Formats: sequence, structure tokens, C-alpha cells
Amino acid sequence: MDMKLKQQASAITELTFDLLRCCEAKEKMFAKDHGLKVAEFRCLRIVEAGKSYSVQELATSMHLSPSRLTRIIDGLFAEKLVDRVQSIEDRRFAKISLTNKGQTLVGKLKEEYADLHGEMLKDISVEDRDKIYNGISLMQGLVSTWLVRNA
Amino acid sequence: MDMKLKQQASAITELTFDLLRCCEAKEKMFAKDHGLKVAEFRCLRIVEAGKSYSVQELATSMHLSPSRLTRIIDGLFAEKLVDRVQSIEDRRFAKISLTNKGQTLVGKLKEEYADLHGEMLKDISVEDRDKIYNGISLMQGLVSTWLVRNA
DNA sequence: CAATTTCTTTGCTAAAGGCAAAAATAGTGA
DNA sequence: TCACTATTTTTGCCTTTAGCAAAGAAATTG
Repeated sequence: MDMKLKQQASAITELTFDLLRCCEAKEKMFAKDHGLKVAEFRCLRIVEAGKSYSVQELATSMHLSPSRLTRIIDGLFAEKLVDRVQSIEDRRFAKISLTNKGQTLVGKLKEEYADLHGEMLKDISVEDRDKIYNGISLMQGLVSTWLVRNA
Repeated sequence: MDMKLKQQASAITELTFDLLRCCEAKEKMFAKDHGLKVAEFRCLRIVEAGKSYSVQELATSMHLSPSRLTRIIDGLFAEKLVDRVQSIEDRRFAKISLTNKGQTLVGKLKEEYADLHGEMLKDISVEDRDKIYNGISLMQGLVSTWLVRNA
């Protein structure tokens, strides 16, 4: 058994766990400050202006069930942030897209959420920021691949 | 305005967001596979054998409210995984600690959760694992500090 | 010893999320 | 064509997660 791997895995497990708790708290604060539910913020953050998505696509990329997504979209629709139209090619599909109001909000959201991270990152060196990027990028790839294989 | 910072912040924002979703899915799967609620797993994972904790300590380190913690502990207590005794020095405080059954379970949980990460990390180089560690460590520190200042 | 503070719990409510069945549509084989 | 199957989304119902405000219990302080 690879002792070095075991030790590195333990350390990374611990760190990732802590990072997760902090980032969840951060997301919750941010969503609340913008009058959104966390689920709504998370959903809005992944829809790009001009594109349209099926319920299933959104569910998959958010790692949630389709039924959960229906409810989240209900909320966004009620606030007139997204449109929901039946696909013409296959009328079983919904086509979810941002309204103008939604696009404006999402633009602001992305801008300000990046600013928040900019605030955190502003006092460290460009090199350290790259280290963060590279480390998280590697980790994200691994977890993502693992999930596909084990879900 | 620092263009480089802005760009790095955007990239890190995006990545962190994705990592978060994946890690939540991973935690959910792991907890379910071990017959635990996610909140219970998260709680158990931070209590060390032999130590005792107040409700507030646990709430703070989990970024949750004390009342939420009372409920989580209720569940763990019902399963005889933790003991809950009144502190003798100051009887307002609860002293939460692992039972023998709890210690056994937590040991197994930590072992297997680290193994899961070991599985993910086993095919990359020691250097890349260090990059992950360093990157996440830096990020965790930043988010944690930011939270303290902005909560 | 009354008033205040601190820690935990309780009651209540909202938000997050999934499962199973229903509804609607598309495709397919006889 | 029509019955059957498969797919996509929605609905009903339930569980889990979480916080707030008030109550309860104990300590501290004037």
C-alpha cells in the first residue's frame, strides 16, 4: 500500500471538507444579500444568456433531480427571470432561457460574485493565485470524473 | 483596476463553484452508503475521539446555528453514537462526546472517506497531489479569513 | 436577591430535495 | 391505424436541512 498516497489523501480530504463548509456559507450569504434563494442563485449562475436548456440538462449539471429543478424553475419563472416554452421539435422538452430581466440580473450576479472572490484574492501574489487555480482545477477534474464513474 | 486579478478571480469563482457541486454530491453519496444523514456525517467527521464539545463549538465549526446542532445531536444521541452530559463546572454547557460505538464508526468513516479520495488521487503524480493540496490549502485559508471578516 | 447575561432547547416555519405516479408526447411494431 | 413502450416533465407527498424567536436553565453581577 502506498503510504505517501494515503497521507496525501487524508490531508486533501480534510482540507476539501473545510473548504466546502466555508464556500457553502459564502454562497448562502451572497444569495441572501441579493434576495435569492441559494438554489435559485446556483441555477441562475449556470444558465448563459441566449442559450436554452431542458429541465434534464439543468438537473444534470446541478447534480439534482428533475423534479427539484421543476420547482426551482417555477420560482424563477414567477419572478420573470426565465422563460419556459415547449420545444417545437419535441414537445416533451421544455426550453428554459433567461428573460431580459434575467440576463441583466445574471450579469450583475456573475460580476459581483467574481468581485467577491477578487476581494479575497487581492492580497496574494499572482503566482499564488495560479497555484489556487491549478490545484482546484486538478481536484475538480478528479472529483467530476469519479462522480461520473460512481454515480 | 487590476485586469489580471479580475480574470483570475473569475476563473477561480467558476472552478470553485463546480467543485462545490461535485463535492456535495460526493458527500451525499458517501453518507447515504453509510446509513447516515449528510448533516450527521458532517458532524461526526469533526468530533475527535476522547474530546468533548459544547453545542456552540460544534455549531461554529460547522457554520450552523446552535438550534440546528441540537437537532443533529438529538439524532446521533438516539443512535447512541454520542453522549450528552451537562458540564459540571458550568451546567449551562453541554458536553458532547463520542460513545464507543461512535468512535468505532467515526474511525471507519474517516478511513473510508480518505480511501475514497485515495481512489481519486491514485492515478496522478505525487507532485500533482501536492499542487492540489497547496492550492486548496491557500483557497481554504482565504475563504475562511474572508468569512470571519464578513459574517 | 433581582436583573442581566449566557448556553441550550423547543416550537414553528421555510427552503432544499427526492421518489413514485401521473400527464403528455414521441416512437415502434403488428 | 392502434396498442405498447419509452422519454420528458410535472405533481403529490414526504424527508431532510436550517434558522428565528421565545422559553428554560444556569451563572454572574450590582
